[in-house]
Amino acid sequence: MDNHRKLSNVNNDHTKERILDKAEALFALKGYDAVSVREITGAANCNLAAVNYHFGNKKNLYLEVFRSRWLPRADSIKKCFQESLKASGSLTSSAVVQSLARAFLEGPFSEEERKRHHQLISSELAKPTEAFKMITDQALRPMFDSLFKDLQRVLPDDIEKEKLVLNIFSVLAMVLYFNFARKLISSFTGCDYDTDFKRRLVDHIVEFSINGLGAESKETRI
Amino acid sequence: MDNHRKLSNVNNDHTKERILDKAEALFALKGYDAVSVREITGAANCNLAAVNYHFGNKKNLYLEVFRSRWLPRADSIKKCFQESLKASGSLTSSAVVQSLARAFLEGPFSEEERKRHHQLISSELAKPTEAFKMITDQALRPMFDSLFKDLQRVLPDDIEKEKLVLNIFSVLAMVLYFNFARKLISSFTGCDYDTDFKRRLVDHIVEFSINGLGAESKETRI
DNA sequence: TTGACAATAAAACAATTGTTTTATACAAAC
DNA sequence: GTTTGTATAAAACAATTGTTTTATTGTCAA
Repeated sequence: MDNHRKLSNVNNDHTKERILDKAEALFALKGYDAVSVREITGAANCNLAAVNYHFGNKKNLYLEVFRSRWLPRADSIKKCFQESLKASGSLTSSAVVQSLARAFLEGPFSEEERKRHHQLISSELAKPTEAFKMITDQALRPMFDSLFKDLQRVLPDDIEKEKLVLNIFSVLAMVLYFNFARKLISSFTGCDYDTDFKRRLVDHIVEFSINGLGAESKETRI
Repeated sequence: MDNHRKLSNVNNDHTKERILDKAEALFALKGYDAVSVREITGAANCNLAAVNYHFGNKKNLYLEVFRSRWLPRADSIKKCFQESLKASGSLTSSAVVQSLARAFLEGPFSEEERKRHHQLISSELAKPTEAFKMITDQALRPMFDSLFKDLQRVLPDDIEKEKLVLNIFSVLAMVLYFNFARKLISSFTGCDYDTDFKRRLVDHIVEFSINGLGAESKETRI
């Protein structure tokens, strides 16, 4: 079944790469079920049968998008986070959060690519498919462990494990949500996701993660 | 076209309600495109043509699910929030956050219904359709305004509007994310979303929203 | 009773779906 | 030069899609 492998290396990989590219863009934009194989091959300017030839079937193409595109990018983001943290000099909770938010919001990719990336992961978080396990094992878990290790050094030693886990998810919630619900947030703030706004978002995430609302609250009797 | 209205009131509304119910469950579970009309009418135990007869077409059925099911529930949640806040006696930021988190995580519905509710809104936030505007105008905006008003009284007077907006979205990010990414969070915490865990989640959200990581951080040189 | 109408049912519709088959071009290996 | 195998192409496939059409009920008003 899967014996059509590239043993020769002639004009290889052209259409296969083009398919992966267009497939990723379309899956991210409209979701798995809303995209047809014909739509993909049409966009990739190749024959309909190419998808089944190179990837076996549609579902496998979807998985391959994650395997060969999403995962490497997730790895880049993780590296970007770690280097940014190291570059910041001091290991503090705000440095951790800032590096994280920057890596996700201003990371090493084009705006279009970042959008794709978050659309794809959002779909999987909301309605997990076969790709979910792969993503969790090879990207989310390592990223999480890295965060866990860093924050454990920063936060008090006696902090419960569950509390630390929930803290991490709270930070991640903001980072991912500010990517995930772009339309909503644009609609309510009136801001586009340009460089300037994203920088303000990073600043906000850092401040909120460190101080919450606490620093600025007052009490009022009803 | 839309002239088949119920003028008589015989054995009315049975199948129409059944369709709405199953449609909502299936759309929430699998997403719009992954659900076929036959699947819905099969689950609702009625004829295939019933969907087009009662709702015109599939897309309209989807919109009707939001109109007649989702919106009223969103309204209930909002009321639940407001009453809970009033009942708490004092208007503080932690009371606001706690009432909000409770309304969303432990609100006035069954666990199954709450799950549906969040699945549907998550899909719309990630990939907005025609329903998005309706949801925003009739549910999200009023909820947001209510939060805005409350938090404005609680937080310092000189707080910038954008900052207040982002604060609200940060709290919402947590509340929605802890509903949205259940599978991920279950996978990383090892906890099911039972009563006990949800209470701990509410407590955590309140604490994090008020104090962030700040109350528990220390500094470390790298 | 008759006519009108809402509701359900069964069947057919055209279009689109993912996939398979068959054929063709072209390069490298023997 | 023949063979082998990869890549692309065109056509056909069976299945499923949303929707429409046609028939058949049962109920109310005339």
